[in-house]
Amino acid sequence: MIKITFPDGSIREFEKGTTPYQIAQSISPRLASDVLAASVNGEVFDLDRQILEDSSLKLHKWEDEEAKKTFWHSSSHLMAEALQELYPGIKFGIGPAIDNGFYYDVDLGDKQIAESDLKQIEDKMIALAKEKQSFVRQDISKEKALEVYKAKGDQYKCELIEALEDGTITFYTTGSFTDLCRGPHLRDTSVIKAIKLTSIAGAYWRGDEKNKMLTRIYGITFPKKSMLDEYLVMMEEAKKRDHRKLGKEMELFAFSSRVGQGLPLWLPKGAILRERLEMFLKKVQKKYGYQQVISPHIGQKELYVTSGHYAKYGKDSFQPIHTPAEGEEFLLKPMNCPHHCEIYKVKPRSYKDLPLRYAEFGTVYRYEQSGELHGLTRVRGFTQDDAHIFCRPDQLKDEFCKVIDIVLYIFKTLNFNEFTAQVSLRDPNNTEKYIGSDENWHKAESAIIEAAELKGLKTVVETGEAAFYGPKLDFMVKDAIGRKWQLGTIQVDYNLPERFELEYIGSDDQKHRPIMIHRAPFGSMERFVAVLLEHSGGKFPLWLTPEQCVILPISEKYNDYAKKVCELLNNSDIRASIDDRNETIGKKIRENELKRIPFLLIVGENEAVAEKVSVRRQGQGDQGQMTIDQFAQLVNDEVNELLK
RNA sequence: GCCGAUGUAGCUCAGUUGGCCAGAGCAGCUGAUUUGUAAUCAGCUGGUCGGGGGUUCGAAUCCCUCCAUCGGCUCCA
Repeated sequence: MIKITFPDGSIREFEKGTTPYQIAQSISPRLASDVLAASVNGEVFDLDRQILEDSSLKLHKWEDEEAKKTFWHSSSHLMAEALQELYPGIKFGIGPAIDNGFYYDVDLGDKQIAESDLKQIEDKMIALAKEKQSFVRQDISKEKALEVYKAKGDQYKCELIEALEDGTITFYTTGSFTDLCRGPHLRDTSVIKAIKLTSIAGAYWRGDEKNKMLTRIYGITFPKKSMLDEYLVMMEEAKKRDHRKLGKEMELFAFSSRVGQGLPLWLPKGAILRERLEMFLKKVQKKYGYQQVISPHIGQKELYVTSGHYAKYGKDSFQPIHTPAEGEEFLLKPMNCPHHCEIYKVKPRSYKDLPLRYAEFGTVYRYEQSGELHGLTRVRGFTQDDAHIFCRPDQLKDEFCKVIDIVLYIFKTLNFNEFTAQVSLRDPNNTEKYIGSDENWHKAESAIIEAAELKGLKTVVETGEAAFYGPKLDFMVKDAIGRKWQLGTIQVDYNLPERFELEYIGSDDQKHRPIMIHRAPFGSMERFVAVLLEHSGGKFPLWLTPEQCVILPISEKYNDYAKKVCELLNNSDIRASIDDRNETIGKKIRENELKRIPFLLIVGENEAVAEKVSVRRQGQGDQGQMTIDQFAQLVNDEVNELLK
């Protein structure tokens, strides 16, 4: 007999070799039919795999991440089986579960697969699922496994097996399809009721662009048809919040192929939005002791040779600008730090001067690969809310913590509740990708980790995600359809101070090297606006929105009064305009509501006589009449409250 | 950059077994109306069907190429 401990702490005894499925059945048949996977001592098991020792057990239903992952992983096998039947001779790469569904990478040889073929594959999958095929696990020796795939001529699986240790290799078979796989899997295919293959894409084998490109087919499945429908509706809704769509609709920004891809044009309303964000951050930074500086958009090539950026990115960047004079070469500024280093160097610095905090909304240009450009989130010309802090070693931790405070304050003010703080470290197996001594890297990495801990940040650590000159603390948020983007970033840098030979005179009268912190709480204005748009659905807070208030005269007879109201409000720093089109009041209300204007002021005979306005709040309808002063007060109070 | 897809008026979209002058709604303009809390009515304007080349008696529709966009991959100082 073995003892099984359940999540509630209760313990029951079962025969040795009992399966999670049998245990579920012993609790209730209903549970047994709902359960999809089980964690045994923390390891996810097939439901039919025998438990051989005293264990803790958690049964996973659909709601659990483990169940979904198992479900989707099994679905990828089901898709592979369908593909194998439809495209004989096909070779398989890997087919994992992902956050929302699964994919399988396949090599179709000289055949091709198009989006229009997906329906046929779905149908085949449904037919196979209905056959209630079991997932059968089988241990296999490395030698035997290699033999199987060599016979098939499947070099991908052979490569995977080569990397595995003998004795740990398992195959799973469903129907006619056998796959190298660690598992775990569903009991059988019959629980897969709803299937949608979502897209088809190229993906390099093992994620290396030197390798062959395989065909990746993405899909998602559910145990109920209604769940798939819900999911598809949700995705449609999310697409409505896409910043590219909203930005166009709300006339915030635009692109022109004549200007060039990845080079956004900010329209008047977008410019106001940006300006508001900049003022907001400038105000915060002033409080934290930052000084604004301004540097040019180009710099001599030598500047970037000194910084190390030229060696690292020179070939893959916008190429140098040549002048009529011989031998002059300038680069479009890809980052602001070298310029700020030169600002530091304009005069000798004392330990008493530090920390120095130089901030600049600096526009930079980077040659991103054409296929990577994406709305405002990935562009070739963008403005960083950059700053560089030059400090002494004893000030580092405190300075770093203060930057974290700024980032958290901004996120809080703008209601970004769902973000991940990511500690991005260098890849210890690939140190030649980075510059600087091991000692400095170690110091920088531990400084970040300590500061994050001190601030009680819950972090995830990603190795290999550091910048080439230093580790980072990155603040990641998701867009409307779940893609992750880096917004705020804070980086500790020992390297640039060395390369630029930055110095300060210490209290000991000796020269010392300052440490540099690079930081951009928004990341870039472009990306931040994009994410803000998707999070808010375009309904910006009152202090930020480009148009706070539109005055709607009931008829042209009241245009003059509307003008007077508008002037008074503008004088009170309220962004108001008049909709004096010759349209019915109903239509003007409708259209301005749809434009997400926070306040609509209706003025007609009653208001003109009483010197009042009728206030309508976005989404809340008629709020009654008040005087112009009362309204101005209301708006300004709310703006100040939000910015407190 | 790579794989796949898409590109028709300012916007959203219809129109392809190749064939009358390429359509609609919204927006815009003109006129009527002078409006009280989510769409007033009528008329008009607007497109070298992404650019270029080719096949054909004839191309928005078929082929090639370039550009841009979309979904991924790789990359992201």
